[in-house]
Amino acid sequence: MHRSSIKQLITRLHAQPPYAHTISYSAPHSNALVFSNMLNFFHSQMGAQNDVVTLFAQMQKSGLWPDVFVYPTLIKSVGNEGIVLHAHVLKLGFGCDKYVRNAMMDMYAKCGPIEVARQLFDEMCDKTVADWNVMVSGYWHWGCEVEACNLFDLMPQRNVISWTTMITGYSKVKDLKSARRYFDEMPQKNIVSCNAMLSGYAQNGFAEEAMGLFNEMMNSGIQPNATTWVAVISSCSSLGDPCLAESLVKMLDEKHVHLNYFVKTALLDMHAKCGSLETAREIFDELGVRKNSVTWNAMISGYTRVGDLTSARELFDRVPKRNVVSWNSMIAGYAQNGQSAMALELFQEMAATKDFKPDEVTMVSVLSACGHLGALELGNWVVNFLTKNRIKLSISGYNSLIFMYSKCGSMNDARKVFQKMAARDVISYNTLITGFAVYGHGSEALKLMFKMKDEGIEPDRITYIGVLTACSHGGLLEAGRKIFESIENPGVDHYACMVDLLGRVGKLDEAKILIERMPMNPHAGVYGSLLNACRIHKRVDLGEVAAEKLFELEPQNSGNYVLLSNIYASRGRWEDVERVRKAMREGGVRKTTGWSWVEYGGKMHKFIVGDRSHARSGDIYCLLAELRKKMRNAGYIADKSCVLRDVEEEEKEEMVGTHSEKLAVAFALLVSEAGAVIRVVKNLRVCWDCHMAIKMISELERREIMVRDNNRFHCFSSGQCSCNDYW
DNA sequence: TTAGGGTTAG
Repeated sequence: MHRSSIKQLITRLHAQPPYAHTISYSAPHSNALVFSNMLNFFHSQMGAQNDVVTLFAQMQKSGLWPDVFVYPTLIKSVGNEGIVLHAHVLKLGFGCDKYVRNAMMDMYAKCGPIEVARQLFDEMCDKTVADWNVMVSGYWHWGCEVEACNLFDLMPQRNVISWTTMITGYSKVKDLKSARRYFDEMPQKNIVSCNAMLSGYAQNGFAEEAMGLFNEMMNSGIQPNATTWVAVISSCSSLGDPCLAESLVKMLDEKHVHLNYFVKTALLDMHAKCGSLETAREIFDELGVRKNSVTWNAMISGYTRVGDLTSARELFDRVPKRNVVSWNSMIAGYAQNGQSAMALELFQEMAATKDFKPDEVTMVSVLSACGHLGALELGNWVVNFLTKNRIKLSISGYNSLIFMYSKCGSMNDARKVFQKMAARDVISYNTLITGFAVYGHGSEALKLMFKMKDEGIEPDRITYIGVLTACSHGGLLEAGRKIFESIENPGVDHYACMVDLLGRVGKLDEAKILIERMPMNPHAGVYGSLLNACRIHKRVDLGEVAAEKLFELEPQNSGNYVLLSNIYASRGRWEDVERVRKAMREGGVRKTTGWSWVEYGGKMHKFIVGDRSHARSGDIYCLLAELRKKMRNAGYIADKSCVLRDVEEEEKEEMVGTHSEKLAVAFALLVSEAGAVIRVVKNLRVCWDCHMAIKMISELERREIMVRDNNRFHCFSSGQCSCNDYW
């Protein structure tokens, strides 16, 4: 089309809103081609959309209208504005140009609606391969697998791009087998198609397959480029193999590979995940001003992975442009390193900033933290937050909900979430099974395992640990035996569970034989189970054998000394008790302090024996005295096992706050003090006095109170404890 | 003209 005719068209457009505001045309006085080339340059080299738009505006100001070659670029860059452009294209008569037409269709295919793309596609009578490819790619983009496949099958001719589109399509839906099928079938491969397959593997956790393909590529003489290296390096990261990391670094060096920004970031992450945090930090520092949020985040999670929360936090506080991932990395860092309270605090800070919307990843960490704290009240608040903020959950999100409810003892809620899920994975089952196991619901756990098999989900290592634990806690000896025998290659943990099961039901000699026949070296868990069984059944001979092994395996674990000492005590062998205690003192082994917490008023209150740091400490001790008096009057006398401290005069401060609040907090302290006994004696019946006190409070309160000690969760309602067997 | 790139979670 000649320039003068374009001028005429545009002049006409002036009179027709809404186009009038877009175009201010005057006589051309500069070279349109120069601008066009610049536009193309900005778009293809820099990916700088804003610059394209600015330049476009500039062109208009200068009175230039871009020629036909610029249209594809423009349409890609301006997104929805492209619809206006589409109108221009048609009015200007460029609709028949095959490149413009293809780009236009691609715009609709990528930005939607896909139906418009299809309409354009169907209207074409001289379709090129590129048109077919754009359409197939568009269908994949919108998750229309069937349509994509049908169209691919109908293609009159295919090129390497058509095949590659299918490979990436299947990779995106995590169907790597189909992706590989297309990869193997394609008549010709190039570096891009290899990279598509390689990245598919890398992004879906098939690191070994990625490494395999990389070796094939190297043997077939295809030269890797930066994209290849990024995929290979990130596969190595997920394998966490330091030797592989070292050989990759060597290879990069030998081949004199230019390390671009992406390769460097991938290398940073690889070093952080393969144990060389110093090297990762060197790369991080070398990047200087070129660091972006991804590099910062990778470094932060590098530190949290090794538990160095101080360095992680120091970086987090310095990130110039935080994004959701920065917050998620730090919150997950706290949650995974036992700092649940800090994780929740940071989450609240994040929610308060309003600049960042917490996403599913954030909530997974937050729910995990609630679970670890046993904070049901807070957990329910989080569930509310999810609905209010319309945060959509995938399987892993629902799994963390199951985890939270299970850890908080709300097995009914955990089950409800599980039932509501449209799709479940092995972790969904494992989380619920483990929950049932902890609470001794053996048959429920077993039922779930059969259900998962029916649904075609294979039980894994964790499933069997869960089910065996459930049998152990539920006293299901025969069922446990059968399951153990059905495990193909039982691991050391499965043996530990079986020893625990046999030991708890009193079959100690059988447990001993099982240990002797183990094909691998037993770890501390195996002997620990045996020692615990010896404590339950007062077996000194076997207990000594187990303890001896444990002192070798974990000399600093005070629990083993205490258990052995208690076995002696149960038989009245006081000299041996003293001998063990002396060995403990001389070995510098210190008892770990007992602690517990309660959730009250949405806050977590943590208590250590003898600790006075709690803000309500004065009240607590006052109330403790009252309780003690009541208990004595009721005929319950606190003995040495249950430390009920005398209240000192100066602690009798004036009461502040409501009575119920004080009761709840006092209750916590009481359990805390019993907690020390629980941990040491491991026989909860000695805490009878505490139990009575707790019952009294919950009766008085006439409401549910939830408490967690180190290992278990208790729910008291009108004086009834949900874990009666526990006490 | 259409295909391939790094970080976070159970």
